[in-house]
Amino acid sequence: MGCKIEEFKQEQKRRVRAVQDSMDVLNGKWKIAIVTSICCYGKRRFADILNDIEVFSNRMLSKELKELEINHLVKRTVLDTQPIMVQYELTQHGNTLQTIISNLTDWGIAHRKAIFNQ
Amino acid sequence: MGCKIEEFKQEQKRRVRAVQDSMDVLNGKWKIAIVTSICCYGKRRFADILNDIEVFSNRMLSKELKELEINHLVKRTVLDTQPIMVQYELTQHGNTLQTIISNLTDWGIAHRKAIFNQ
DNA sequence: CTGAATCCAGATGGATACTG
DNA sequence: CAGTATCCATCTGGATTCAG
Repeated sequence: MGCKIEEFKQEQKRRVRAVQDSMDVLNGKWKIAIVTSICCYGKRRFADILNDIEVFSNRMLSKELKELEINHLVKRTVLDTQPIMVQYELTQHGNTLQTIISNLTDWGIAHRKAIFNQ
Repeated sequence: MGCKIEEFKQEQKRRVRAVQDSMDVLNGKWKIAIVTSICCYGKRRFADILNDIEVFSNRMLSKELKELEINHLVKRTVLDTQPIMVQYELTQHGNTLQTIISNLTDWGIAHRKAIFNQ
């Protein structure tokens, strides 16, 4: 019996860890906006993304893009132009983010309603 | 035409904001673990939650619970015992978190696979 | 154009001690 | 038991400047 409870706790831990993984990927003030920007246009350059999102710095964009790349969600391509341009697009795996973002959007809308209408 | 693009951009902004709302609610290292703990048992006391989650302080638990309460996700009940005990449970709205957490769990598991198996 | 480097203020969160 | 208060180290992220 105690063993079952232990198994249950382990399973819970695994699940909490999985959610944390998702949150880690999506965290950072700007990640979702960045993904949305890239996703809208299919391919998007550094300066374009910077323009799509108001009030944020290239330092942050650089950092967040790097994290997205490490997580294999975004593919980075250097274009052979002068000066150099860099193009970002979602990987196949990155595209699966759309579902989760859509879920979060729906919940966010419902949440706002629940808070202000009750 | 320019107008349609403007509308599109506005809609995008609304959607990004909705996701951010969700993220705000779920953010903080411990919120998901707390919700999971309460959700597992239906009702849960302060000290119990503190015990369910390893390595974190009552200061944080207090803070996160307060935020969850402000967002109407958790209901706080003071029990008339000596010494006082406090019980936390999910509200009806709080229960809708289960779906979103489940989605995030699934994506987290898939993400881990995608990163390590490719 | 695409970043990296530096500086710096403010937020975050752990440890500890204390209160009703 | 259920928090609150304080101290303090670390992290975060904006502004600005510089480089390939």
